[in-house]
Amino acid sequence: MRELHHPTRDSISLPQVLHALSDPIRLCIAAQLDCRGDLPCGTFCETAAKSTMSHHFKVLRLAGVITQRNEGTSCFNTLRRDDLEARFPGLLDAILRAAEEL
Amino acid sequence: MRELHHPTRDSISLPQVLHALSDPIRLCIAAQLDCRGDLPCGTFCETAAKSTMSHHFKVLRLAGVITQRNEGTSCFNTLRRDDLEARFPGLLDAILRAAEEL
DNA sequence: TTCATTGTTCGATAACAATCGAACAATGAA
DNA sequence: TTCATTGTTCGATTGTTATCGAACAATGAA
Repeated sequence: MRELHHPTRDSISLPQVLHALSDPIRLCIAAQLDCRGDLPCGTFCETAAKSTMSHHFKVLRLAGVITQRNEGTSCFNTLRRDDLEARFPGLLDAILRAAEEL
Repeated sequence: MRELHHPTRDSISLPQVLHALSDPIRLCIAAQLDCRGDLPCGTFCETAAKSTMSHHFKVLRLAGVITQRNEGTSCFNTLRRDDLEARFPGLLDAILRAAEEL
């Protein structure tokens, strides 16, 4: 299985993070990871195709919002809280809090 | 001159706000309005065409990030701080603070 | 080995977004 | 009235994004 690329903390870009979280599906993924902890990709597929979800996870990963690690046949996702907090203090919390109001 | 539409405070949508601010030019516009106060559209045109800038201001307005008012031949822009703070507490500040680091 | 599970990748399509120049509209000054 | 200033709108182009289904890959269980 191929290595998954993750941006370093310092190379996380604000516009890219905002763009990643400006999609309702991806915002929902981040919110779920926030309140329920690490989860495999399959947990989220409601109505969208698997390939669609895979795409959204990739966007979040490349933007530096989540890390992904393969475990068996699953792919676990983790919010990069510490990295985001260090790079953009208060940003993730503000967005997740705002996302609750939906 | 046509009436400019502005969304009500309650109808401001988080994904739309994040999308509006995920563009570097629009993020820069918001940052300038934040630190320099209300400014006419013309203040910002660096390299982009007038029509391009006009488009970006419209995106910010329709997302609820700014208000626009015509004064003479100019169009003044104002950050909707209070509305954004009421709807999404801490969000705008966090984004603007993060944007300084560029 | 065979099969089910879980994701990823690929190719296609359709929708959306950024950009530009040209034409237009509104204002205010000469 | 005429002109310069300031923006907006329109149409076109180019590029990006979201979405799907089909094919593929990796793992682990039977």
